[in-house]
Amino acid sequence: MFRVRALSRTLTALYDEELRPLGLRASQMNVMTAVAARGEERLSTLADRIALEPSSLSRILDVMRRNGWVETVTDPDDERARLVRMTDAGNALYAEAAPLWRRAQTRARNLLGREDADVFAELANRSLSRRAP
Amino acid sequence: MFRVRALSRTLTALYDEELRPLGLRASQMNVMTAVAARGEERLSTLADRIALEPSSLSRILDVMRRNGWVETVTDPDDERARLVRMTDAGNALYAEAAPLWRRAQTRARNLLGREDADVFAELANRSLSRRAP
DNA sequence: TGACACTGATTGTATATGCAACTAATATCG
DNA sequence: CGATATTAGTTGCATATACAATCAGTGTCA
Repeated sequence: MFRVRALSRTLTALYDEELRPLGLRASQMNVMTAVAARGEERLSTLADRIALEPSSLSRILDVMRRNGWVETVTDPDDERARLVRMTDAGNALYAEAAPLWRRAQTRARNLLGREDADVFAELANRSLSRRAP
Repeated sequence: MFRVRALSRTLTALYDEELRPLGLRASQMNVMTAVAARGEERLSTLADRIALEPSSLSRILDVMRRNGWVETVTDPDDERARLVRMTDAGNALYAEAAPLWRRAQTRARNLLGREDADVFAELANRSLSRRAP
Protein backbone atom coordinates (compact mmCIF):
# COMPACT_ATOMS: atom_id res chain seq x y z
CA MET A 1 0.00 0.00 0.00
CA PHE A 2 2.77 2.38 0.98
CA ARG A 3 4.54 1.11 -2.09
CA VAL A 4 1.64 1.84 -4.40
CA ARG A 5 1.32 5.30 -2.90
CA ALA A 6 5.03 5.96 -3.21
CA LEU A 7 5.01 4.77 -6.77
CA SER A 8 2.05 6.97 -7.51
CA ARG A 9 3.88 9.99 -6.10
CA THR A 10 7.02 9.16 -8.03
CA LEU A 11 5.24 8.68 -11.33
CA THR A 12 3.11 11.78 -10.81
CA ALA A 13 6.25 13.85 -10.26
CA LEU A 14 7.76 12.43 -13.43
CA TYR A 15 4.73 13.14 -15.59
CA ASP A 16 4.18 16.55 -14.01
CA GLU A 17 7.76 17.42 -14.82
CA GLU A 18 7.34 16.59 -18.49
CA LEU A 19 4.01 18.37 -18.76
CA ARG A 20 5.12 21.46 -16.83
CA PRO A 21 6.01 23.48 -19.95
CA LEU A 22 2.31 23.41 -20.82
CA GLY A 23 1.11 24.17 -17.32
CA LEU A 24 -0.71 20.86 -17.29
CA ARG A 25 -0.78 18.35 -14.42
CA ALA A 26 -1.10 14.60 -14.44
CA SER A 27 -4.50 14.78 -12.77
CA GLN A 28 -5.75 17.21 -15.39
CA MET A 29 -4.28 15.13 -18.18
CA ASN A 30 -6.20 12.21 -16.78
CA VAL A 31 -9.46 14.11 -17.04
CA MET A 32 -8.56 15.53 -20.41
CA THR A 33 -7.78 12.13 -21.86
CA ALA A 34 -11.08 10.78 -20.63
CA VAL A 35 -13.06 13.71 -21.98
CA ALA A 36 -11.22 13.70 -25.30
CA ALA A 37 -11.93 9.99 -25.69
CA ARG A 38 -15.64 10.17 -24.95
CA GLY A 39 -16.69 13.61 -26.01
CA GLU A 40 -19.55 15.09 -24.03
CA GLU A 41 -20.17 13.20 -20.82
CA ARG A 42 -21.79 13.67 -17.44
CA LEU A 43 -19.62 14.66 -14.54
CA SER A 44 -20.75 11.73 -12.43
CA THR A 45 -20.20 9.21 -15.22
CA LEU A 46 -16.78 10.61 -15.91
CA ALA A 47 -15.88 10.58 -12.23
CA ASP A 48 -16.89 6.96 -11.98
CA ARG A 49 -14.95 6.00 -15.06
CA ILE A 50 -11.69 7.44 -13.77
CA ALA A 51 -12.27 6.38 -10.15
CA LEU A 52 -12.48 9.91 -8.75
CA GLU A 53 -15.02 11.27 -6.30
CA PRO A 54 -17.43 13.68 -7.98
CA SER A 55 -16.36 16.35 -5.53
CA SER A 56 -12.71 15.94 -6.52
CA LEU A 57 -13.50 15.99 -10.19
CA SER A 58 -15.61 19.09 -9.65
CA ARG A 59 -12.57 20.87 -8.19
CA ILE A 60 -10.26 19.75 -10.97
CA LEU A 61 -12.76 20.92 -13.56
CA ASP A 62 -12.87 24.32 -11.87
CA VAL A 63 -9.20 24.78 -12.64
CA MET A 64 -9.46 23.40 -16.14
CA ARG A 65 -12.44 25.60 -16.89
CA ARG A 66 -10.58 28.62 -15.55
CA ASN A 67 -7.78 27.76 -17.97
CA GLY A 68 -10.30 27.51 -20.77
CA TRP A 69 -9.58 23.87 -21.58
CA VAL A 70 -13.04 22.45 -20.93
CA GLU A 71 -16.53 23.72 -20.50
CA THR A 72 -19.48 22.36 -18.59
CA VAL A 73 -23.06 22.83 -19.64
CA THR A 74 -26.29 21.83 -18.01
CA ASP A 75 -27.73 18.66 -19.46
CA PRO A 76 -31.00 19.65 -21.16
CA ASP A 77 -32.42 16.21 -20.33
CA ASP A 78 -31.71 16.58 -16.64
CA GLU A 79 -31.09 20.00 -15.24
CA ARG A 80 -29.22 18.61 -12.27
CA ALA A 81 -26.51 17.07 -14.42
CA ARG A 82 -23.59 18.83 -16.09
CA LEU A 83 -22.04 17.72 -19.36
CA VAL A 84 -18.30 18.14 -19.69
CA ARG A 85 -16.67 18.79 -23.03
CA MET A 86 -13.39 20.00 -24.47
CA THR A 87 -12.96 23.49 -25.88
CA ASP A 88 -10.92 24.23 -29.00
CA ALA A 89 -8.14 25.49 -26.78
CA GLY A 90 -8.37 22.26 -24.82
CA ASN A 91 -8.07 20.15 -27.93
CA ALA A 92 -5.11 22.18 -29.13
CA LEU A 93 -3.38 21.76 -25.80
CA TYR A 94 -4.15 18.08 -25.79
CA ALA A 95 -2.43 17.71 -29.16
CA GLU A 96 0.58 19.63 -27.89
CA ALA A 97 0.73 17.47 -24.82
CA ALA A 98 0.87 14.18 -26.71
CA PRO A 99 4.61 14.11 -27.41
CA LEU A 100 5.46 15.23 -23.89
CA TRP A 101 3.21 12.53 -22.59
CA ARG A 102 4.94 9.92 -24.69
CA ARG A 103 8.28 11.04 -23.38
CA ALA A 104 7.00 10.64 -19.84
CA GLN A 105 5.67 7.20 -20.73
CA THR A 106 9.10 6.19 -21.95
CA ARG A 107 10.77 7.45 -18.81
CA ALA A 108 8.19 5.65 -16.69
CA ARG A 109 8.76 2.41 -18.56
CA ASN A 110 12.47 2.72 -18.02
CA LEU A 111 11.94 3.34 -14.36
CA LEU A 112 9.67 0.34 -13.94
CA GLY A 113 11.57 -1.86 -16.29
CA ARG A 114 10.14 -2.54 -19.71
CA GLU A 115 8.48 -5.88 -19.04
CA ASP A 116 7.50 -5.06 -15.49
CA ALA A 117 5.63 -2.02 -16.74
CA ASP A 118 3.37 -4.23 -18.83
CA VAL A 119 2.72 -6.62 -15.99
CA PHE A 120 1.97 -3.68 -13.79
CA ALA A 121 -0.51 -2.15 -16.19
CA GLU A 122 -2.22 -5.49 -16.59
CA LEU A 123 -2.53 -6.06 -12.86
CA ALA A 124 -3.78 -2.56 -12.24
CA ASN A 125 -6.40 -3.01 -14.93
CA ARG A 126 -7.70 -6.17 -13.37
CA SER A 127 -7.74 -4.68 -9.88
CA LEU A 128 -9.59 -1.60 -10.95
CA SER A 129 -12.21 -3.47 -12.90
CA ARG A 130 -12.76 -5.67 -9.86
CA ARG A 131 -13.32 -2.55 -7.76
CA ALA A 132 -16.72 -1.02 -6.95
CA PRO A 133 -19.16 -3.78 -6.06
CA MET B 1 0.11 5.89 -14.89
CA PHE B 2 -3.56 6.78 -14.58
CA ARG B 3 -4.00 3.22 -13.40
CA VAL B 4 -1.38 3.49 -10.70
CA ARG B 5 -2.91 6.75 -9.54
CA ALA B 6 -6.41 5.30 -9.55
CA LEU B 7 -5.23 2.28 -7.65
CA SER B 8 -3.49 4.52 -5.14
CA ARG B 9 -6.71 6.47 -4.58
CA THR B 10 -8.74 3.31 -4.25
CA LEU B 11 -6.37 1.70 -1.78
CA THR B 12 -5.99 4.90 0.21
CA ALA B 13 -9.76 5.14 0.56
CA LEU B 14 -9.88 1.54 1.75
CA TYR B 15 -7.15 1.97 4.36
CA ASP B 16 -8.50 5.33 5.48
CA GLU B 17 -11.87 3.75 5.99
CA GLU B 18 -10.46 1.05 8.27
CA LEU B 19 -8.32 3.50 10.21
CA ARG B 20 -10.99 6.16 10.55
CA PRO B 21 -12.13 5.01 14.02
CA LEU B 22 -8.69 6.06 15.28
CA GLY B 23 -8.61 9.33 13.38
CA LEU B 24 -5.56 8.10 11.55
CA ARG B 25 -4.87 8.43 7.82
CA ALA B 26 -2.92 6.21 5.48
CA SER B 27 -0.31 8.91 4.95
CA GLN B 28 0.16 9.30 8.68
CA MET B 29 0.31 5.56 9.16
CA ASN B 30 3.04 5.51 6.57
CA VAL B 31 5.11 7.97 8.57
CA MET B 32 4.28 6.29 11.83
CA THR B 33 5.37 2.89 10.59
CA ALA B 34 8.65 4.31 9.39
CA VAL B 35 9.33 6.16 12.63
CA ALA B 36 8.32 3.21 14.78
CA ALA B 37 10.64 0.96 12.81
CA ARG B 38 13.70 3.18 13.03
CA GLY B 39 13.29 5.11 16.21
CA GLU B 40 14.77 8.60 16.18
CA GLU B 41 15.60 9.76 12.69
CA ARG B 42 16.20 12.93 10.73
CA LEU B 43 13.34 14.44 8.82
CA SER B 44 15.25 14.46 5.56
CA THR B 45 16.40 10.85 5.94
CA LEU B 46 12.88 9.78 6.77
CA ALA B 47 11.47 11.71 3.84
CA ASP B 48 13.91 10.08 1.50
CA ARG B 49 13.18 6.64 2.84
CA ILE B 50 9.45 6.92 2.24
CA ALA B 51 9.79 8.86 -1.03
CA LEU B 52 8.14 12.02 0.22
CA GLU B 53 9.31 15.58 -0.29
CA PRO B 54 10.64 17.08 2.93
CA SER B 55 8.06 19.83 2.66
CA SER B 56 5.24 17.29 2.48
CA LEU B 57 6.58 15.33 5.39
CA SER B 58 6.95 18.54 7.35
CA ARG B 59 3.24 19.24 6.89
CA ILE B 60 2.21 15.72 7.83
CA LEU B 61 4.35 15.90 10.94
CA ASP B 62 2.63 19.16 11.90
CA VAL B 63 -0.66 17.31 12.10
CA MET B 64 0.81 14.33 13.88
CA ARG B 65 2.57 16.54 16.38
CA ARG B 66 -0.63 18.46 16.99
CA ASN B 67 -2.27 15.13 17.75
CA GLY B 68 0.54 14.30 20.13
CA TRP B 69 1.68 11.20 18.26
CA VAL B 70 5.23 12.26 17.47
CA GLU B 71 7.66 14.90 18.58
CA THR B 72 10.52 16.59 16.79
CA VAL B 73 13.65 17.82 18.50
CA THR B 74 16.65 19.66 17.19
CA ASP B 75 19.60 17.40 16.50
CA PRO B 76 22.33 18.38 18.96
CA ASP B 77 24.95 17.41 16.37
CA ASP B 78 23.50 19.69 13.71
CA GLU B 79 21.19 22.44 14.77
CA ARG B 80 19.62 22.64 11.33
CA ALA B 81 18.33 19.10 11.51
CA ARG B 82 15.28 17.81 13.36
CA LEU B 83 14.97 14.35 14.82
CA VAL B 84 11.57 12.74 14.69
CA ARG B 85 10.46 10.26 17.31
CA MET B 86 7.28 8.64 18.58
CA THR B 87 5.58 9.69 21.79
CA ASP B 88 4.02 7.24 24.22
CA ALA B 89 0.62 8.22 22.90
CA GLY B 90 1.93 7.57 19.40
CA ASN B 91 3.15 4.11 20.32
CA ALA B 92 -0.14 3.31 21.99
CA LEU B 93 -2.07 4.40 18.94
CA TYR B 94 0.25 2.46 16.71
CA ALA B 95 -0.49 -0.69 18.67
CA GLU B 96 -4.23 -0.04 18.43
CA ALA B 97 -3.93 0.52 14.71
CA ALA B 98 -2.24 -2.81 13.99
CA PRO B 99 -5.36 -4.99 13.81
CA LEU B 100 -7.24 -2.40 11.76
CA TRP B 101 -4.30 -2.23 9.45
CA ARG B 102 -4.25 -5.98 9.03
CA ARG B 103 -7.92 -5.95 8.19
CA ALA B 104 -7.26 -3.35 5.52
CA GLN B 105 -4.40 -5.46 4.19
CA THR B 106 -6.72 -8.40 3.86
CA ARG B 107 -9.30 -6.36 2.03
CA ALA B 108 -6.63 -4.98 -0.26
CA ARG B 109 -5.32 -8.43 -1.03
CA ASN B 110 -8.80 -9.57 -1.89
CA LEU B 111 -9.28 -6.59 -4.14
CA LEU B 112 -6.03 -7.15 -5.97
CA GLY B 113 -6.29 -10.88 -5.96
CA ARG B 114 -4.12 -12.85 -3.59
CA GLU B 115 -1.30 -13.76 -5.97
CA ASP B 116 -1.42 -10.52 -7.90
CA ALA B 117 -0.93 -8.59 -4.70
CA ASP B 118 2.40 -10.31 -4.17
CA VAL B 119 3.54 -9.68 -7.71
CA PHE B 120 2.49 -6.10 -7.30
CA ALA B 121 4.42 -5.58 -4.11
CA GLU B 122 7.47 -7.15 -5.66
CA LEU B 123 7.33 -4.96 -8.75
CA ALA B 124 6.75 -1.83 -6.73
CA ASN B 125 9.73 -2.65 -4.56
CA ARG B 126 12.00 -3.05 -7.51
CA SER B 127 10.76 0.16 -9.15
CA LEU B 128 11.20 2.19 -6.03
CA SER B 129 14.67 0.94 -5.32
CA ARG B 130 15.60 1.76 -8.89
CA ARG B 131 14.35 5.32 -8.39
CA ALA B 132 16.48 8.30 -7.43
CA PRO B 133 19.75 8.17 -9.34
C1' DT C 1 -50.72 16.95 -7.54
C1' DG C 2 -48.26 17.58 -3.48
C1' DA C 3 -45.19 15.73 0.02
C1' DC C 4 -41.18 13.12 0.27
C1' DA C 5 -37.49 10.30 -1.17
C1' DC C 6 -33.67 10.25 -4.38
C1' DT C 7 -30.03 11.80 -7.38
C1' DG C 8 -26.35 15.06 -9.40
C1' DA C 9 -23.41 18.50 -8.40
C1' DT C 10 -21.21 21.96 -5.44
C1' DT C 11 -19.32 23.76 -1.19
C1' DG C 12 -17.24 23.59 3.61
C1' DT C 13 -13.49 21.77 5.83
C1' DA C 14 -9.38 19.15 6.42
C1' DT C 15 -5.41 16.73 4.89
C1' DA C 16 -1.90 15.62 1.26
C1' DT C 17 1.48 16.93 -1.91
C1' DG C 18 4.99 19.50 -4.41
C1' DC C 19 7.76 23.46 -6.18
C1' DA C 20 9.97 27.72 -5.20
C1' DA C 21 11.51 30.93 -2.07
C1' DC C 22 13.30 31.71 2.31
C1' DT C 23 15.76 31.19 6.92
C1' DA C 24 19.13 29.26 9.77
C1' DA C 25 23.12 26.65 10.38
C1' DT C 26 27.19 24.30 8.76
C1' DA C 27 30.95 23.45 5.66
C1' DT C 28 34.53 25.18 2.48
C1' DC C 29 38.04 27.75 0.58
C1' DG C 30 41.06 31.53 -0.21
C1' DC D 1 39.33 33.92 10.03
C1' DG D 2 35.70 35.59 7.00
C1' DA D 3 33.01 35.49 2.71
C1' DT D 4 30.55 32.19 0.20
C1' DA D 5 28.49 27.91 -0.98
C1' DT D 6 25.80 24.20 0.68
C1' DT D 7 22.43 21.84 3.36
C1' DA D 8 18.09 21.11 6.51
C1' DG D 9 13.73 22.57 7.33
C1' DT D 10 9.79 25.61 6.93
C1' DT D 11 6.54 28.56 4.62
C1' DG D 12 3.87 30.64 0.63
C1' DC D 13 1.12 29.23 -2.84
C1' DA D 14 -1.43 26.18 -5.77
C1' DT D 15 -3.56 21.89 -6.78
C1' DA D 16 -5.45 17.26 -5.46
C1' DT D 17 -8.46 14.55 -2.85
C1' DA D 18 -12.19 13.02 0.10
C1' DC D 19 -16.21 13.07 3.32
C1' DA D 20 -20.14 15.39 4.95
C1' DA D 21 -23.51 18.69 4.34
C1' DT D 22 -26.20 21.30 1.26
C1' DC D 23 -28.74 22.86 -2.84
C1' DA D 24 -31.40 21.98 -6.73
C1' DG D 25 -33.87 19.16 -9.75
C1' DT D 26 -36.46 14.49 -10.60
C1' DG D 27 -39.09 10.76 -9.59
C1' DT D 28 -42.69 8.36 -6.90
C1' DC D 29 -46.71 7.33 -4.71
C1' DA D 30 -50.77 7.96 -2.15
